[in-house]
Amino acid sequence: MPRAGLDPATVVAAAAGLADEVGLANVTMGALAERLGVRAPSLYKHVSSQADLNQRVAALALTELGDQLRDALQGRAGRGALAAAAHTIRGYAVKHPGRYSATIRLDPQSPDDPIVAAGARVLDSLAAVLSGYPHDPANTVHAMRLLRSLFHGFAVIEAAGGFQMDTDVDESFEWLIDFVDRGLR
Amino acid sequence: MPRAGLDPATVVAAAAGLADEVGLANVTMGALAERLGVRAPSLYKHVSSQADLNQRVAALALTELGDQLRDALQGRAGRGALAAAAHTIRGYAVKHPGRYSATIRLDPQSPDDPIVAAGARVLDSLAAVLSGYPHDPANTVHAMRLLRSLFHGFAVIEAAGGFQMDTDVDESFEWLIDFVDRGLR
DNA sequence: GCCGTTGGCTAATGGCATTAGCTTTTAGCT
DNA sequence: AGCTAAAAGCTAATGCCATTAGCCAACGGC
Repeated sequence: MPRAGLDPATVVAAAAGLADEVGLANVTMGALAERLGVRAPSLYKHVSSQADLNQRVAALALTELGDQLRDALQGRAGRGALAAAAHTIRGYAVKHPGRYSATIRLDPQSPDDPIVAAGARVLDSLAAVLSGYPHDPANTVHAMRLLRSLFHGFAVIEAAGGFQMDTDVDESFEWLIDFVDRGLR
Repeated sequence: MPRAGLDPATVVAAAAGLADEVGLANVTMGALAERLGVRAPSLYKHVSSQADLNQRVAALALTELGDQLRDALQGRAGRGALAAAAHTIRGYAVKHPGRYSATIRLDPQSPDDPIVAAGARVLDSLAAVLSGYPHDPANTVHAMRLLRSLFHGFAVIEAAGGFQMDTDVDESFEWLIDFVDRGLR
């Protein structure tokens, strides 16, 4: 019998895809193994545990999101950059709900965990957005926390179907970008 | 052997307390049963499943939070009301992390689910905060979504230990309240 | 062609939620 | 007080899940 030819990256990519389809909570070792044409215990040759797998999916997600943010912010500043970042984050969360939710509960085990680096790149992009606005450097951290909280909260609530009223969610999102843009000037 | 004398409310309250102590994910039927001096299967006489239990904990949390918000907003308007609501929500999430996280992933099964009513009361309080600011009624829903996203996102990130930098988180929270207050005027 | 490493397998363990079916308490009724 | 039916507890059993142990075959380097 020929081998499946797996490696950690393949396994993590499959887990990410499965998470987007069926939800992160339903990514069991069995389901993932089946998708890869393999038995569950074999996965342990590539990842050390399910927690490890989740961390790696989170790192993948943060890396992808960081790349997309960097691309989206190219040549933009001020309101344009803010809107681009906002849409990129929301778009990623909507398109990749499983990956995105993997990033919610994570605790990096060591300071050289890839998650830390990937997360830092996302934060760099938020800092870049802010650099296009006049601001007191003492408030940069506060403003970054504002952006994170707002975008993240919106993504979580939207993913959970929490915006019940029939007012258009896209419209609210645009209004919200405007609100922040005005406040930052 | 005498009976334990449980009822759904007792079980849910114990689950909520346990969730705050050990995290919602660690509230197993076995652990909860042990705390109540009972065997795990006995719990099914009071709640129909673990999902049901989580929903009930979420309803309890939203009810408590709604009550606290209503109290906190008594006699306040404008910035005072905004700050009071913000601190109430953050305080609840910090003090009751298990209960709070139960409210994140919920899908009411029917329109008369207590969760819906409890959630509506929380939203009413947010609407009350906004009523103290001048605003176009067409934007009320947008502004409520802003507040929800911001407070919820902040709570989730703080609970996950996501604010790494050593800048004071309390200070960021105050700054954030100010930011919203200025924007709403 | 040989050999060590690696990646797959089966089998077994232990935790978990949940169901079935039994027994005893308890509250209400006469 | 005694009877009865419902309610609330129990033990035993099922099935899924993650994980570990230990075996064996495939592959790469020589």
